[in-house]
Amino acid sequence: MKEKACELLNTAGLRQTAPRIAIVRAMLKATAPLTQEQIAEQLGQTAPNKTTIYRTLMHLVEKNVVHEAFTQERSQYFELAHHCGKIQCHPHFTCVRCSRTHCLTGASAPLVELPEGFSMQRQQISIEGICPKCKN
Amino acid sequence: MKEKACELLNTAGLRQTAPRIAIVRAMLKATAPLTQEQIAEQLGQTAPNKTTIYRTLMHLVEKNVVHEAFTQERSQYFELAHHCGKIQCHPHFTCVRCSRTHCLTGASAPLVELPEGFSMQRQQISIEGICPKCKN
DNA sequence: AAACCCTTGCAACTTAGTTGCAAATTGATA
DNA sequence: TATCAATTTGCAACTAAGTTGCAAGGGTTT
Repeated sequence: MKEKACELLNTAGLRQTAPRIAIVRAMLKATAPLTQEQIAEQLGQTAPNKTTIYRTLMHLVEKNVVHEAFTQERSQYFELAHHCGKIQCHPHFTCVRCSRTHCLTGASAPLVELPEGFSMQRQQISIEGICPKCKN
Repeated sequence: MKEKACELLNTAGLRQTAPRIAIVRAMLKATAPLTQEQIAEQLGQTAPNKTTIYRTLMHLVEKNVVHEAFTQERSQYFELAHHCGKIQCHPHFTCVRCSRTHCLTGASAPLVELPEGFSMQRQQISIEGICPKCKN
């Protein structure tokens, strides 16, 4: 059996090239959504060019392998979609002190009841506050 | 009684200057969060310089008169905070077709139950889907 | 009226994302 | 396996939106 990263690329119908495998691996390793730059950092020396990261992400989003988790301070955060419900993923918690983001995979939230005529494709919850580490 | 805009600036302890009053008026008139640029557009010829809009918003955010509703496509959207709960405002709905945003002031949502050790300062819900106008 | 502080606008800068284009790589085919 | 077409990559240049520095302007207080 091929490794997970290849598998994901495969099901998305994308060629398995070195840069793409690296990018997907980085996202698999992550415990919270990443920005394009964070992906690059994570990969260090061997990171593909930022254009490649950008375009790979766009492809993966298009194929629903990845989705944009949220946007903050003018940068977009991406995460793999494989553990998410079609409409709603888990809530994201960002600490206002250390500004680290946590995926609240345990917490569940009901979908908002929309007014007549609206239909929902996606619901996202973002929470700001103080994380346990920064408590005191 | 002074007009609402002046009143808001006053309670925030900010001088009532022409640019500021214009900005707050624009936000009072709005039915959905606005970007800095949208505020400028709204005010047309008489709009203050974008730096002024920026700094006025920062002041207002600091004083909790305005808050950032969400960030999308690298631009920030602001709205007056005067009808919002301290922690949670109404959910925001953005149509994927016309990309207009609606404030779902009617819809209410419970606060997410956080894991032990986390404390919440703010919760925001953003929804994507099709609005009634774009339905067909 | 003088001194002070706040506010404004301009211009320059930053950041993160995005696009155009030519070179390199891949996979399919002969 | 050599060749070819199509896809993918990297570089460099560009864009959009926000942000900062600085000097000029205006109001408030003494």
